[in-house]
Amino acid sequence: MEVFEFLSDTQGKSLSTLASDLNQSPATVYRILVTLGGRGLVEFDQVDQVWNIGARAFVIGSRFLRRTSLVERARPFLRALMEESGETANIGIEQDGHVLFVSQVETRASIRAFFPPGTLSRLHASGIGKALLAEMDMQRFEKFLARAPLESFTEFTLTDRDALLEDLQVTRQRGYALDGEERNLGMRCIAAPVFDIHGEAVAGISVSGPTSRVGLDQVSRLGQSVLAAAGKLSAAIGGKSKQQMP
Amino acid sequence: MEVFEFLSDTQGKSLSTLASDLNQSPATVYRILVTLGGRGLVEFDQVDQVWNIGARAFVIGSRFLRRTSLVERARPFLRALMEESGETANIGIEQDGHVLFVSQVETRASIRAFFPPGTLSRLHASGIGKALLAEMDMQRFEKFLARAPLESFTEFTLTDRDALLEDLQVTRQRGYALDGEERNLGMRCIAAPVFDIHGEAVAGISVSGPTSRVGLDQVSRLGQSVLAAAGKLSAAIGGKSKQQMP
DNA sequence: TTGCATTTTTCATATGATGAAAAAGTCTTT
DNA sequence: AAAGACTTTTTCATCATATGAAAAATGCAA
Repeated sequence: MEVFEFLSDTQGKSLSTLASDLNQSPATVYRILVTLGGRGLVEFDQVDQVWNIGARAFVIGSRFLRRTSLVERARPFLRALMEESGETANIGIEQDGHVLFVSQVETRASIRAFFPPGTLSRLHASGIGKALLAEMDMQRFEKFLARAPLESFTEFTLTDRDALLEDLQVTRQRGYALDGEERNLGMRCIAAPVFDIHGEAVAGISVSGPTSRVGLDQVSRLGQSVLAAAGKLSAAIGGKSKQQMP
Repeated sequence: MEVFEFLSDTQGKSLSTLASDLNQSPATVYRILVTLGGRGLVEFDQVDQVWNIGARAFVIGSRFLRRTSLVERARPFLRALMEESGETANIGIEQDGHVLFVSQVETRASIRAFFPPGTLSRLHASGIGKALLAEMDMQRFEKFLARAPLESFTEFTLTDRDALLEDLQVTRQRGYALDGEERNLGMRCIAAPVFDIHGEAVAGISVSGPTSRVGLDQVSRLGQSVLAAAGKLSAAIGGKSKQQMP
């Protein structure tokens, strides 16, 4: 199991590299790989003599998205958002202090942001992440903070607790979050939370694109679009934000 | 491991149901689930008291698609194909006698075919499947046949070996495959193979839609579009069909 | 409160995971 | 072709842990 997970983080490695990295005997790792291979969870690349994640893992993992209809229902809204904004539209959820990107509708523009499904990105340095953080109660937020330091990705990343809290306050008032080159230089992302029937923010919707197209003068316009799309999806799943709760 | 895989096939089950289905003691299954749960590979739904595939499995499985750049490179072609045809464009690969759908670009049309990533469908009753079968040598084809009977899904499904062979012959001559309500009544799918640098058919591209829009009079037109898109993707990855091999 | 079903924990035993070592395979150099 | 180095695969004895039975805990309905 450890081999399986390690392999997913650092794919395309030989048996001896894996054994060395995992500090386990090659014989053990070999047998695990062969067992996993027999089930299709990993695959051996004969050409390069390396091991990779297998198709069966993809099939199994895909089942994760089928537990709710959220992603399926989100797709028309994501498409409309992509078309309205001209940028790639994403939906992501919170997972262990990270945003997990689960689905995208890509723009046709030649320079585009793309986070393939399965991408993990730190909450504090992500539009969707901050939209979700802004909806957390302080207890949960403190728990998030205690998990790991606020890692710096660019000069713009918010690594100070108070700076982050202030940003989240602005996010709540504004209704949408802005990742202004905090994760990747030259990229901006605007996101809003999606609420379920309990008033919980269960996902975030965003548009992301290069700073050349998503200038600061575009943020407000795109923010309204994202907010509207997130609101429509929330409504579509019978959701409402806490302000609308009785 | 067996629990993990079983859970992906039949999600949302309670501990005792799983234990009964797997013919294992509840204690064993419980501990396996708890171990898998600790790693995020499965998750317990407190509300319904059932176990589901977890986010970590999705993350790991997603790595399967990152082994090659095929899917990423295919997306622009899929998008163009969707826009040209007005139908949902898919890319799938062969996996253990099935088509594994790995990515889609959905149409906006109100009635649409959608096979979420991770969907498995029998080769012989699928456009992509038949496009790939048509490129197999007889040895591999016989191996495919020996694997399982040609299951019938609709009255149109090809369940006779000779009928299938004839269809594949037509597919080869024509360049594209047609699934004419063979998997789902009311649905048609047109597909063509994508070749790699070795001249191997490594994937299939298709458009699929309801018979109301994909009438028999549309098949030839759409076939040309699919064929062109598959050809472009093949060229983009340095691929060529066997006929083009020296 | 009682009874029943399900889940969770404990415990003794059996199974199989483990690493060392040997065997086999692969590649490069002479 | 032979030798050497390295990697992978198989064998084997040992021990760690997976297993199921049983007990304890929890949850739900009457």
